[in-house]
Amino acid sequence: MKVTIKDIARIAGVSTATVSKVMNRKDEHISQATREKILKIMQEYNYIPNTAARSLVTKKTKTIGLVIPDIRNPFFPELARGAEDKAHEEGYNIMFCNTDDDAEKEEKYVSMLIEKMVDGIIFTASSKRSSGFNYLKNNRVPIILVDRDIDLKGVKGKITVDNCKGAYDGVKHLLQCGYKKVIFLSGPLTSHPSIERLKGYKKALEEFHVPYQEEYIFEGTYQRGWGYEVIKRLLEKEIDFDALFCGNDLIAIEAIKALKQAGIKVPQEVGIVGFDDIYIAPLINPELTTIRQPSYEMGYKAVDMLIKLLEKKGKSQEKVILNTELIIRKSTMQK
Amino acid sequence: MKVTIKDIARIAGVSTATVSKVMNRKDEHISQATREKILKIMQEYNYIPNTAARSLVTKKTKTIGLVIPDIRNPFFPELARGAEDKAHEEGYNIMFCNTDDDAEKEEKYVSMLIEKMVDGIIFTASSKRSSGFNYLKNNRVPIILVDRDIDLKGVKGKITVDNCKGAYDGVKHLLQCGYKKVIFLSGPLTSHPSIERLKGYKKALEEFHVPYQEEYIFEGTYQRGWGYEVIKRLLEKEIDFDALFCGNDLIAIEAIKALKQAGIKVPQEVGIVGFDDIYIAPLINPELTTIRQPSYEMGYKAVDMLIKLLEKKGKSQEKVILNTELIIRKSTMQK
DNA sequence: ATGAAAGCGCTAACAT
DNA sequence: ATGTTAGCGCTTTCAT
Repeated sequence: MKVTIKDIARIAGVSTATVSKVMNRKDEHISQATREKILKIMQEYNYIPNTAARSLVTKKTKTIGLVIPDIRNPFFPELARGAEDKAHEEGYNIMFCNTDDDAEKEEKYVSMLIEKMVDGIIFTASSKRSSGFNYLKNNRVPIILVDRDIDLKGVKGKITVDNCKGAYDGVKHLLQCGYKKVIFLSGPLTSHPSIERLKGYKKALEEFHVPYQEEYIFEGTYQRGWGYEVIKRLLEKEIDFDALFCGNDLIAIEAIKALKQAGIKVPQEVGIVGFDDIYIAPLINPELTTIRQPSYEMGYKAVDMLIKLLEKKGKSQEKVILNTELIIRKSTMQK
Repeated sequence: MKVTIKDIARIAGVSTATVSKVMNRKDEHISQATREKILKIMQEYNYIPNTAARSLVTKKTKTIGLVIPDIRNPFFPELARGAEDKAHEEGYNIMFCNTDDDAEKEEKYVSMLIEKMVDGIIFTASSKRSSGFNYLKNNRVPIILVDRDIDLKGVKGKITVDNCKGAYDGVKHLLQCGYKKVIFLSGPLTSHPSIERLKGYKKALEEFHVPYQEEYIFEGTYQRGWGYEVIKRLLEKEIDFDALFCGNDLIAIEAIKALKQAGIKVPQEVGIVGFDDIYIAPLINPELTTIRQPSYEMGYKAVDMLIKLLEKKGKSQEKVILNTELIIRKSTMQK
């Protein structure tokens, strides 16, 4: 039989209110003797409070929703772990959902989470959304956006990275090395980070008086295989380039593979800069020069921000922009 | 204001019981007219049922706990995604926790999940546990073990892989290629899969009449960096070997890096077989020969098994052993 | 075909 | 310092 607060109260010879007070540490006015007695009995009977009952009255569940495109994209496990670590520190749990950047799934999952009464949501939203969400109409579940800086109802904070600066740093590095013809293997240009990176790319070009050429921009996906395929196509079409600035490290790694197969030397003939600095970046050959994103930190800070909001009842629309960092390794060289 | 079942009932001019029935599709005895009216009003007012209230009475939450060592280990995002996909198919959500294979954290997180009244738990348990869990005393939360085959109270099913056979296949392949001195760079030998793999390693050796040497077994961790370090040490000590069978692909990839730095050629001088077949395995140079584990499928099947158990109220202690597959690529060669 | 009412396990005024 | 009590929003028997 499941033991409830009533059982504990009965056994201890006190009221349920008293038990409730000691278990929630609202027990300044409870005598040490009763407190100890109750605690002891709770232990002894292995009492586990029923969260559903509690949530029903408090309207809090101590759980946070994490809505991301795909946990298999190596950027997100780091973020998820950061989020989970902070959540557990504060006594929260994390529920996670994969949307594949599909607006319909986003809609469905966010509403599922609201039904489950999560206290808040950490959301990496695709930018493709038609407009507002229906499910936000009657709801006040705070949302913290991570990675994507878009406008959405219910958003109470944003954690992003300066994608423009990151890209600028990467392309500038390429140009400083002496590479001249830099192709941008971008992620989907519907997503905010990619758009910002394109800006950074252009800015660096401008600064070095290199004319911007539309034909050097390739809009891709973060699907596996794209980086490899696009290089194959570039090579077939005999497009002339000597450097690649990539939308993420996976694209960069695939590009390196395709280039190697074609007998083209990295970094001697083509310099490559990735984005993210995933754990594998220093392990491949050549070690990948890339723009590091603080992905763990983004998850951690997002949860931190959310919980502060929840517990301080703050209403401020905070916006935090974290720094990227150029990590120079071996896929680029001074020419 | 939040709209509740009472509001809907009042507006529709029916009782809450009727509303409850139609929303739970227990409405065989409800007239089409009322059903439609209620549905329409629910829509119109954007009614979201309160799961806490529902769970309080039904004792079900439609959420599943996922307890894994570390989502950053590339084996787990696949598994997690498989689990999540199946869960969503069936209308469940997933709560996830990272234990770092620490028995204390496992204990804490599992009990948190039970408090939150998850309907069941998918658990990759470390083998280091003292014995039973306290929190299982008064609880009937079914647990499905994945990846690790150990004995634990409350376990209602297991999904594993034939690690012995997997290792056997890998080592046999190495031996067939003509490699003679195969070092096993194992994961922690406290964990069940590693123990099984050691068995498979020995079996293959025996079959090829290669004497087993304790000095060829290196027990490591799945922490980043270990594979690299251990090779450095091997090389310093001038230990003689011509093949590596690795506890996972990450170790293999790091080993390749260390070997390359020492000017040792893979696969010409040293043949390497990994384990898992993570997405990066075919992208590195040389492409990694490895033992594929159906990680996505393991997560998917675990949730499938759990939900079947939950909904059919079955009590069977099922055990499913999935197949591994030897994927031959370029880190091994016929000598 | 529909409704009345009890109760799930807990919290939070408010009393005492 | 402790207890009484009224819900929280829903489901579920049992009536009607």
